[in-house]
Amino acid sequence: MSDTTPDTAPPASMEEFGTRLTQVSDRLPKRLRQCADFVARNPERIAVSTVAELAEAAGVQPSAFMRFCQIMGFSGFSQMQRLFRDSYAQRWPDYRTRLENLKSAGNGSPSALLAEFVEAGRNSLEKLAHTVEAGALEQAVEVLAQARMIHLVGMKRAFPVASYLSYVFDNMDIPSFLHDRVGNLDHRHAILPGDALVAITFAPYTHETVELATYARDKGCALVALTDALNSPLHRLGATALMVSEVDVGAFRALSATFSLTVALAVAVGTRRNSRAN
Amino acid sequence: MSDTTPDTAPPASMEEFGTRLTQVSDRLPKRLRQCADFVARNPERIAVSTVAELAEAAGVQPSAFMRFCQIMGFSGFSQMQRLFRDSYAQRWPDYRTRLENLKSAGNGSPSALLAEFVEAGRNSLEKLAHTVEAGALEQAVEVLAQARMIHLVGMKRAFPVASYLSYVFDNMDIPSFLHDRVGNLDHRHAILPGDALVAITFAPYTHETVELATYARDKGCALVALTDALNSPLHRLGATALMVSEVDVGAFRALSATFSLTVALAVAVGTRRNSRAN
DNA sequence: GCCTGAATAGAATATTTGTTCCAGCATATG
DNA sequence: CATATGCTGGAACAAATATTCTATTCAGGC
Repeated sequence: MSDTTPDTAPPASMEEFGTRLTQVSDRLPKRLRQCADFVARNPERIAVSTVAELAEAAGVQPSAFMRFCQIMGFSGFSQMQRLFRDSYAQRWPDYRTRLENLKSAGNGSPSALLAEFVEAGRNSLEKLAHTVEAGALEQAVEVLAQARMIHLVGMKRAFPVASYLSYVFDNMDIPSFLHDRVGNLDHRHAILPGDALVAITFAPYTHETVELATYARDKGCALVALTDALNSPLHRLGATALMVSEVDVGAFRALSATFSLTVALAVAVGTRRNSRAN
Repeated sequence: MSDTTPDTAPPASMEEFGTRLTQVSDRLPKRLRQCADFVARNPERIAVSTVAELAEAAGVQPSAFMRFCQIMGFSGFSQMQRLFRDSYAQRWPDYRTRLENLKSAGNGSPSALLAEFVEAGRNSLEKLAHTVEAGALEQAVEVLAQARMIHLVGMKRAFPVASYLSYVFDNMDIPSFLHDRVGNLDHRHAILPGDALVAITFAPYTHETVELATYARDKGCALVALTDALNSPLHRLGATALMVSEVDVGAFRALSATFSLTVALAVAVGTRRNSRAN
């Protein structure tokens, strides 16, 4: 075993990290123990702080913190930080290589394609847990629970989402109105004060959806948006926005995460409305 | 106003950031717009990545990303990152334990429900990879690739799936016919020999869907089924069946896995048809 | 109370990372 | 078509940050 070989391999996951932490933290000198305690208490800060900041917060010198990292099995602080950063948003989609993979590996084999979309779905779901803020979700539920009637609008790729919401609301005896533009009919005059509108649109944003949302806003209706990015036009309208961005495979996106969010929203609204009714 | 004074004060919160982003993102040159779009879609990465990483992921040069930061009102990337790091630290506390805690607590909060459905979605996707047979998928793709026209039928919970397929096929210039029963009109006579029908139904199976599938079978059409169990009535009709069962949360099921399968199927069909056409 | 080993603090160094600058290129304008 | 304006890419520079080194302190054994 050469000089540079570490005693143990570095933890590869948060679980391993936790295991190792409990293992070593008993036989640790004073300062190193301070580090261990601090990290155990504030794991969230590792990803976004510098050694100097963490050392000060833990009440030790930067060099002590470095030693702690090495005792944990890492080569240094940077390696340890990488673990924490990666675990924050596990395996980001690398669009460029993903696209290449799709072209080379996905030479037309449907199973390979399915595997891609399954993985994209899992990544999207993981991301969903990070991007949806509890506060916004809570507010959306409250708004929809109080609405006299819930209007739904979504075109193109968003239409399945709108129609699904319509289905679930219907099953829960919640009054809803799906603006599906059948026959190119415009039912905007059904939107009355006291109602709420759920507008669903993803980039490139459908003009009709945004337009209807604007109308509803002007009518004094509450607005809930299901959209995919911070710069969605629905944000400008002051909507309570829930963000869900799907990981794409090539030029295509599934709706896996969107539907998880959608059903959660619907069920939460239904539960709250029913508990109010009694 | 001196040279170093920025045009506007830097955004002090995520809300302000979003507002400013929508304000500027309309009149932005190509590369800067790439930055804006990327940031809008992946805000969670800002806190834990370097400019170089973000720039590469967005497909621009680091210097372009810097210019974007300045246009957003920050002095540079570091200042912008600080905003995201701070908001990250606030959100983290419930991150690691969010899934387990909220689920076990079952306190009925919307976030808890979302966590449940996220978990259910992940499990469904995992199952999907095992339950869908490569042979059946391959056959389904082949059948649909050869069809003159693809008919789609799905009611109630399955309707979003059918309408989504319709959307994707349309985008790929594949002739398709969504049997949506608008106006209670029955378009079964549009189903002609040489066509194929994709029938989507889950337990309890919708009678109309099965009925239409039977009609199409009798007409000599190929049948592809998206269903949830071996004993689905569509199996009896000799359909090429793709099975996807969603994990349920209480009495409710999302459609996460179903949509991954659906888009994979659609893209595979589209790819094959187009390669034939050339 | 001195000696020996580990532990520590602080400074010095190396590396990474952010930031700026400028020349070339594209695009709009008269 | 010529000019001016602004955008872009890449490299050079500056700042920050991680990492290492060494003198000093501390704790325990003889």
